[in-house]
Amino acid sequence: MPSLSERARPTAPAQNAPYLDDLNDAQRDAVLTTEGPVLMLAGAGTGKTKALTTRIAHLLASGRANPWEILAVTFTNKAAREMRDRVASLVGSERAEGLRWMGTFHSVAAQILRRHAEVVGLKPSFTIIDTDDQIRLCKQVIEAAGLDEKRWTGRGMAAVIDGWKNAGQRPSDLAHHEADVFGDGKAIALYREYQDRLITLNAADFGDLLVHNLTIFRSNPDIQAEYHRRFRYMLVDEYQDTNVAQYLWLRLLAKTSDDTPPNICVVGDDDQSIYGWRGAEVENILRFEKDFPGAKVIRLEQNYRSTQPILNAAGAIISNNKGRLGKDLWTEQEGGELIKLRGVWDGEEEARQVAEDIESEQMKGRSLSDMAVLVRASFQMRAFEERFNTNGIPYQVVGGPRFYEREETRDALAYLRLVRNPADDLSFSRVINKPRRGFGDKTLAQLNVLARKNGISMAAAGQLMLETNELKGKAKGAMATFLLSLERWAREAETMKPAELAEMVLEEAGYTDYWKNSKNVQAPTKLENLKELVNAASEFDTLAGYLDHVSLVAERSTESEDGQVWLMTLHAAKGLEFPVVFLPGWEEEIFPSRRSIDENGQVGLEEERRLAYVGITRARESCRISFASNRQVYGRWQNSLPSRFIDELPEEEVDVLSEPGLYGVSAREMPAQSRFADLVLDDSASTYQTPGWKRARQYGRQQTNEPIEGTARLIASSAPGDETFCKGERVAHKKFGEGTVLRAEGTKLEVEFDDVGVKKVISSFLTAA
DNA sequence: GAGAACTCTTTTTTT
DNA sequence: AAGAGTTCTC
Repeated sequence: MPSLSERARPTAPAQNAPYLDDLNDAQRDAVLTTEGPVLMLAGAGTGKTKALTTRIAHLLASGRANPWEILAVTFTNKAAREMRDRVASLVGSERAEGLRWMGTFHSVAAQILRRHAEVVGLKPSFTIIDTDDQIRLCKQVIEAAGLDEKRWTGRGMAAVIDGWKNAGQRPSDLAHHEADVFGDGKAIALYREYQDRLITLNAADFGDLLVHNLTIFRSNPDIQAEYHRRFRYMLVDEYQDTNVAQYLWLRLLAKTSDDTPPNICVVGDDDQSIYGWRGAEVENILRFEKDFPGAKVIRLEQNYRSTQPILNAAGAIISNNKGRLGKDLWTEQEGGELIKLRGVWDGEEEARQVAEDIESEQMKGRSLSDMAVLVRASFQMRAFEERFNTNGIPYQVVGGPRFYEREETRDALAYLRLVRNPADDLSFSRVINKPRRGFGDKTLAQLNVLARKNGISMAAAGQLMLETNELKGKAKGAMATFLLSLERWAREAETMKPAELAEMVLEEAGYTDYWKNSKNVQAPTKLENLKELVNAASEFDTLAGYLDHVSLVAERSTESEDGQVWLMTLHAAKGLEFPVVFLPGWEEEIFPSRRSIDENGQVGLEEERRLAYVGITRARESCRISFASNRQVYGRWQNSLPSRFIDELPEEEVDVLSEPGLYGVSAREMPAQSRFADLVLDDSASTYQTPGWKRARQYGRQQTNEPIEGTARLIASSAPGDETFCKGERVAHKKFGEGTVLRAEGTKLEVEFDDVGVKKVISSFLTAA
C-alpha cells in the first residue's frame, strides 16, 4: 500500500483555492483537515452542507482523491442529490459524475452486495423487497408456524426483525432469551425461517442490504480490505441518525490493518437526532472520539438562518436535555420578531387563525411558499387542509402516498421483477391472477404447498403441475400461457430497453386492458400512472438498474410550487428552512407525543424535545407556536394542556397573543408549576403576569393585528354572572354533546357526557339541555 | 368471486 | 372519523 505522502499529490495550492473564500474559519477547518478522523458538529443552519460539499470539492481539486475513491453516504436520496449537485457546481459535472460511491447507505450497500451476492447465498439478480412485501412474507411465516394470526401480526414480526437488523444481528447472533420477544417464544425461529425464505426468493429486504454487507466483510477479510483501500476518504452525513448496523459497516470500511487513522469525516448534530424510533443511536455520535482516537472535533456554531430570538428560544428548550455534546448557536443578525405564542379553543380555531395569519402575511407581500405549517403527526394536517381549501389558500403537502406504493405501480413492478427473477414468489402471487386468469385461492394454495415441499419457486411449481396434469380446464391453459410469456419476456429483457419491455409486458399480460375495462373511478388515473412508470423506465438502460432505482428511491412528489404554503410533519421538515414557520398543536399528549413517552420514557421525551428544537430552528424570521384547549383525536373530543415545551420557552423571547379566558380547562388541571397557568381561566377572573400577557394587554389588537372572532364570543359568554348548574342537571356542550352534571364548584363543573365520558368544563360553555 | 357488513387500528419515515 | 382489513353472505 502506498504511504500517505505518496498518495497525496496536490495539483493546486490548496489554501488559495477560490472555493475557500466564502467559508468561515470553522468551515474552512472542516474542509482543509482532510487526513484523519474528523467530527463536524454542525448546528442547525450553520452551513453544514456547504462545508461537506466544499470538502469533497477540495479532495478532488487538490488531487488527493479520484472521484471513485470517495465514499460519501447520506440517508436520503434527496440529500445525496443535493450533495452531488453542489459538488458539481464547484468542480464541474464530469468529476461529480464520477462520484459513484456517493449515495444513500442503502444504495451503496446494494451496489456492494450485488458484486458479492454469492457470499450470502443470493444471486446477483436478487430482488430488493419493500416493507409491504416484507409484511406479507412475515404473515406467511407466522401462518406456517401455526401461530395465532390475530395475536401475532405480520407487521409486528416485521418490526421485530427490523429492530434486529438495525442492530446488525442475524438469527445466529441473538441471545436465546430474545426468542421471547415475539410469537410465543418462537421469535428467533421465525426470523430464521423468514431469512431462509428470502434466500429462496432470491430477495433481500432493506435491512439485509446492510447486514449482508457486514457478513461479507467479516467472513472475507480480503473483500473488506479491498473496499477499505478503495475508499480513501469517507464522509458521512447526519451521523447522529446512524443505526448500529450502519455504524458497524462504517467501522469495517474504516478499519486499517496497521491502525493508521482513517480519513473519515462525519457530520451531524446530536440535538437533531429524531429517528431513534427507527433504530438511530445518538450514542454513535456521542462516542465518535472514543471510536476514532485522535479525532478532530470541529464545531459549526455560527448560524446564518435565524434571528436571535428564534435561536434563543430553540437553545432554551434544548438545554433541558441531558448528555449533549453542547453547542451554542449565535448569529451576527440583530433584533428580530419574538416567538408568537397563541392558545385557542380547538383545532379548527387553530387552523382558522393560522390561515388568517397566512393571508395577512400574504397581504404584506410575502410569498405563500415562504410559509410552512409543521405538525407533529400527519393526522393534524387535515384541519389545515380543510381550512386552506375553504379559504382558497393553495398548499402543498410534503410526504404522503408515494408513487411507487400505489396499487398499479406495485403490480406493474411485480411483473417486471418476475421477469428478472422468476423465483420471486411474492411478485408471482401478486400478479398471477391480476388480470383474472382463473386462479383462485385454492390453486394458489396448491402451488404454495407444492413449491414449499420441493423447495422450488411457485413458477416452477406451476410448471410441475402442468407436467403432472394437475391443473384442469381454463387454469391449465392460462398457466401454460403465463409461464411461456414469462420465459419469452425474460429472453426479450436481455436486449430490450426497460421502457419498451415494460410496455410490452403490461400489454401482453393483459394488465393494461385490466384497467381499461375497469369501472373503477380511478382507472384513468391508474392508466396515467402506468404510463408515467413506463416513462420513468426510459431513463434507464437496464432493467436491473431501473428496478433498483424504484426499490431504493421511494421518490415523493417533490416538485415544489411557488405560491403554495407548505404543510408537512416536523420530521419531513428537517434540513429545510422557511421565513415564517407555524408550529401548531403544542399540547401534552400530542407534542410531546404520548406514545413516545409511554414507550421510551425520558429518552422518548428528549427526542420529542429535539423535534421541538428542529421545528423552531426551521424559521428564519417568524416562528408562531400555538396550542388548543380541545382537540378531536381518533374521532373523540378530548381536552388538552399546553405542552411542557411551552413552559421551557424563555419568557423574554415570547409574545403571547391569546386572549384571556379562552382556555377551556380549569386552572386546577394545569401543572401547578406552569408559568402559563395564568392563561387558564380561573375563579378569580385571573391575574395575567407573564410579560407576554402584559404586552398583549398593553398593546392589544392594534399591535398584534389579530382579530379573534371566535374567541371574542367565547370570552364574552364566559363573563362572570353566568348561569350555573346543579348536580344531576342535564346539560349540553358544543363539542361534547349532552351529559349530566356530576359535581359543581362555582363555574367549574364535572360532567359525565353521554358520548365522551367525564370531563371538567366551565359553565360558560354549557347550556341547559 | 363480488359486495356488504363487520371489526380493528390509528406517530414520526427512509430505504 | 375513517380507512384498512376481515369475514360473511349470496
